[in-house]
Amino acid sequence: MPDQLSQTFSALADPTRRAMLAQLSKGEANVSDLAKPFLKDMSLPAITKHLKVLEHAGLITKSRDAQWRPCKINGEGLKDVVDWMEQYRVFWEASFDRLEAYLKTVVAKEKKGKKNVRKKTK
Amino acid sequence: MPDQLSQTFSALADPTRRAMLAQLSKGEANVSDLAKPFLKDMSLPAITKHLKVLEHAGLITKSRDAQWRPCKINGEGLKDVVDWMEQYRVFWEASFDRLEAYLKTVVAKEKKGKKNVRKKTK
DNA sequence: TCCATAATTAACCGATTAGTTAATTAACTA
DNA sequence: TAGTTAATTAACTAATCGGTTAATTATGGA
Repeated sequence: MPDQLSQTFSALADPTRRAMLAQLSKGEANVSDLAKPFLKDMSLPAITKHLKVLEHAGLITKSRDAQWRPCKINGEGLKDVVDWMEQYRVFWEASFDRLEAYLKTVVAKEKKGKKNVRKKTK
Repeated sequence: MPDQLSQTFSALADPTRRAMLAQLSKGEANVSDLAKPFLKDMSLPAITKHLKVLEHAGLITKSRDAQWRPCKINGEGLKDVVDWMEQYRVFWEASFDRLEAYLKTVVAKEKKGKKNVRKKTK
């Protein structure tokens, strides 16, 4: 996988790595802090590897503080994704519209009581 | 990879599949239409597999028309991604800000140089 | 200096992925 | 009915991925 964007998407295609990002979204954390929620499920070297994937994808940066490695989230990698998404805005916004239309029918239903009258959702 | 979002990100982590989505963003297309740009690089069964990945990820839908299989883009899959991205908005917007700050320095330099005065574009 | 802690590296393994070729299914057409 | 086109399925392979255990590096403290 040569290109940067593929690496980024690939890094995000794993729930463990997304959970790590979620934790980092609340602030910097060392490797062992990040590891803590997962150590029942996997070893520390597995964590190291996941973090390396995130780092190479440009989604986090790692620095040094004595024997600790504080990690922080890196907006650049995420920006690459939203930039790519932008060209499909018309499609995912159409989905929002369908959701909106659906919610409208739900509200209509509630107003009518149990009559169950609804507009067609297109 | 059990969860839907992982499948979606994974499907997007391939340049061939992203190119197929790009083509589909310009309108419906059959499998052989979609295959055309790639047949120098890979076989038709490989295309079939890529499309199956996109379909299972909820990024496209396939229908039937005689022996053809018209495919179209499906906004739902993309919406899952933008929904997930939303929680990191503060981070990728910070990246936009850094870009903006950088552009400001470029503009400032130009002003100093050739008196190329311009308003910022946003 | 010796030990504990934080993290990484090395070597390995099974499952999945991305591709192949060959065969097959399904629909139209002469 | 026989042939052609569109697409999929089957069976296989090489490379990558996500994990393991054991060993190693690097830093701080008693």
